[in-house]
Amino acid sequence: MQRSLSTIEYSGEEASLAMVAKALSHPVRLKILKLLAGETCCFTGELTEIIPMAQSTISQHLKALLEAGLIQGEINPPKVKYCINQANWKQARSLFGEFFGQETISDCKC
Amino acid sequence: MQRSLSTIEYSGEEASLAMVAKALSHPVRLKILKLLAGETCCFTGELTEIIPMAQSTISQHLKALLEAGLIQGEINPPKVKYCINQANWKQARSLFGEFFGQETISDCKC
DNA sequence: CTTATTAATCGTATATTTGCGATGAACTAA
DNA sequence: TTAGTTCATCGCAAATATACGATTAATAAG
Repeated sequence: MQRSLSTIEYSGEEASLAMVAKALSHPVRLKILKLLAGETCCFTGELTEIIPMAQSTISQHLKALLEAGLIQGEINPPKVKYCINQANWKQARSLFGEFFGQETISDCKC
Repeated sequence: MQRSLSTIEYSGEEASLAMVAKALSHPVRLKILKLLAGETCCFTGELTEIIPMAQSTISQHLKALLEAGLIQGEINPPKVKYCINQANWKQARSLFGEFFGQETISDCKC
C-alpha cells in the first residue's frame, strides 16, 4: 500500500485505542472475550467446541487478542489456559470511556 | 476467502459492536471523530487541512464512518457538513459500556 | 519408545482495507 | 456560458485480514 510521503503521527492514545478497537472488530473475537470475561476461563479446546471454526482459525484469533494485550495465556500442559488480562482490560475500558465521554455538539449550528 | 460451511451466527449485539469497533480501528477515523465531537463541526475541506492525506482518502474514511452510523452529513453547497450522529453515538457508548462492564474473573483458579 | 492430545505455526487462497491520482457531479460566481 | 470550488467515486496497487488444512512441537499416557 502506498503510504503518505511524510508518515502521519498519531497520539499514543489514538494508536492504542485503534489497536484495541481493531482487536474488537471481529465477532468471533468478541465472542471469545465474552466467554473469557464471563463464566469461567477457557481452554482453546473448549472454544473449538463452542465456536464452529477450525482450530487453527481460533488460534489465530487468540493470537490477535494476545497481541492486543486483552488476554493472557498460561501454559498448562497439554492445554493452554487463556484469561482476560485484567490490567489491560481496565485500561481499554477507560480509553473507550474517555473517548465516548467527550462532549459532543448537540446541534450543528456552525 | 473460504468461509465456514455453515455460516456462523452472531447475536445482533456482537455484530453491531464489531461494526462500530471496526469503524474505530483506524487512527485517522478516531482523529476525525474527535474533531467532530469536540470543538466544532467540520467540513471535509477543513479536515484536509488538518489531516495530511489525500482528499479522496479522507472522503473514504468519512464514508466508512457514515456507514457505521457514527456521523451524519448534511449537504450545504458547495460544502458538506459532517456531524456526530448523536443517537448512534450514545448507542455505541452504551454498547462498549456494557461490553467492558461485564464482570471478569480476577483470579484464574479454574 | 509409541501413541494420543493439545495447540501453535506454516502455506495457501481469497477478501477486505488502505491509499493515491484522476475523473465526475453538483453547485457558485463571474 | 465558462471557470472555479467542493467533494464523491472510480480504478488501480499494495498491504492486511480471514479462513482452512497440513504439519510441527510439546507433553502425557500406555
